Amino acid sequence: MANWLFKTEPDECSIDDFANAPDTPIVWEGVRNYQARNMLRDQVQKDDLVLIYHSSCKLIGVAGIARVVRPAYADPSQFNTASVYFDAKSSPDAPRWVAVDLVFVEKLPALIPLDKIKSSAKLNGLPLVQKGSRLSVMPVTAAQWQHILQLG
DNA sequence: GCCAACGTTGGC
DNA sequence: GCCAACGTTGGC
Repeated sequence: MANWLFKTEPDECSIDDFANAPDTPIVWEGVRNYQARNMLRDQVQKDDLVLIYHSSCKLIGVAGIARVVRPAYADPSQFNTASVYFDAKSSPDAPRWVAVDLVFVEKLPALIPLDKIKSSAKLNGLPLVQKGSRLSVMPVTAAQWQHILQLG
């Protein structure tokens, strides 16, 4: 079992969307980066735990935890012409992108801000804080996981 | 809204 | 397969 950090813009999908529907799986769709996709497709497994990270917003940081309930399958949004994630170059025969399903685990009592994560020497190796890294799906080691949550 | 950094595309 | 141009990400 592995741990992950997924980025999301809270305007699109926030930890509150999870918290408001604790029994409903949320389709994690719209990953359109090959490196992130490869991890989603090849490594993310059922029951893995995921830090939900809010980006491009006022309060940037880790907001809560979710759990994988369904591993990678063809992302339906790539075939949906009405979706912003529609990809004309993908076909049902050879889907290019994958989605996973997540369910709510918890909302952190207080969001763990990015600057705290940045200033923790023990988290230097986290792709999130590495210069130029734009991965929206990244692995988190057990030690990093603990350190992040300890900041809260 | 700026912009640095990275990713993708497409002509050659 | 190089690389310039363009697009995207995401913190600030």
